[in-house]
Amino acid sequence: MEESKKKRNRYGGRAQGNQPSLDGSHDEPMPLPNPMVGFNLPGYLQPSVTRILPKQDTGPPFFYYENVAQAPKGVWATISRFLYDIQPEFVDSKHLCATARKRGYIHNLPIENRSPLLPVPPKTIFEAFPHYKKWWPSWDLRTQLNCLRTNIASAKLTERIGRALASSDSPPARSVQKYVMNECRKGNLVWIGKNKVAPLEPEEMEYLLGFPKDHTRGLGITERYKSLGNTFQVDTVAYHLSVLKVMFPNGVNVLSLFTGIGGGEVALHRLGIHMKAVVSVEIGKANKRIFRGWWDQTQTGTLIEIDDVKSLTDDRIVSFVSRFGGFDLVIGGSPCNNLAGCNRYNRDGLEGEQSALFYHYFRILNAVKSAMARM
DNA sequence: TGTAGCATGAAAACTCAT
DNA sequence: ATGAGTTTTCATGCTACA
Repeated sequence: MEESKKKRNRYGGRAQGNQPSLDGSHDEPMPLPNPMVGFNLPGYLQPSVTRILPKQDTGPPFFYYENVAQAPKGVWATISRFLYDIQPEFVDSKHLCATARKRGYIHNLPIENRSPLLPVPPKTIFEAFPHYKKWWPSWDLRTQLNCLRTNIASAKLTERIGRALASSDSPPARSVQKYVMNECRKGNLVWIGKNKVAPLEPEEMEYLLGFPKDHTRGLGITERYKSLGNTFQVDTVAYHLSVLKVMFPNGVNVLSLFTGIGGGEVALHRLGIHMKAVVSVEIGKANKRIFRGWWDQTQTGTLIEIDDVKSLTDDRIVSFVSRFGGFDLVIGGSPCNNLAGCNRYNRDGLEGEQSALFYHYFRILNAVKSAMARM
């Protein structure tokens, strides 16, 4: 990590620098792009970015890091500083599917010749779920859903909405419309009957996020929502990972940190990239059960499961590197709990209890790099 | 001991006007 | 540039209950 003191072109020289921070901190401004389309997207005639990474950062291994885009001020500047000053790629999944998911990705993958997963997913609510047209009021102008989260709206709230509409004219007064639309947007509610709204089903979330049907089936419904709220949007991640296919025709060895329900692995699988071995670190019992179930049904490679990033010591990393001949991809999104805007209580930034595990991602990635450098 | 229901704002970006 | 209003957000902690 000392080597990073060499002055580099921070953020690839494309930082659209805005106002300097006035609070005396050294935080670099890290404005989110608008539209949030990353370096390039399929079907978008955007100014396609070219970037040249310093040789020591190009790998092997390739790495891929993910977290929420709308983190507290300074967080992304810090993450970027630790991950070799590489500019984050901010992408909102609404440009690839019917639901928003604003995320930042830092990786050292090539960004040319990417290809999207096929079939291309529907981009609007009605294309994804045509049957919702029946009860959708004309004054609800949403065409896409907001971010799928770990909690859903309560039955009490949907009842309140129903009562407000039932005791209103048709169409309802502007004030009622405003109240209803506000709650519908907050809770990602859809119209399932006359004056009746409801949250999405877990199965619908699986579909929007690019997972196979019933991927999370077998858990309690609360656990399903939690796991789905925390995962990757598969089409978005697969678009970035697609460049690996021609580079590794015989398959890849993957170190998967914070695996969750296996969004990264599902993306690789749907791309047709064989996984020779996956070392998966995931602490949640429910997530592990889902991922192991999917792996056993779809994969032939070796799966090694580890409970906690803290127990993945540098010694064990050395031994895995020697056993598998190195890792081709280190992938993971570290916990967002203390970064996410929804958190009322402990949104205390990158040093928060869970989000500080980012530093283990950094430690483990560096241990892999140095072990592979000695191969 | 585990699961589900429920209540609990604020930070930061965005829009749009001046 | 500045500012007011609007929109969005990978959630946590408590309680009831099996």
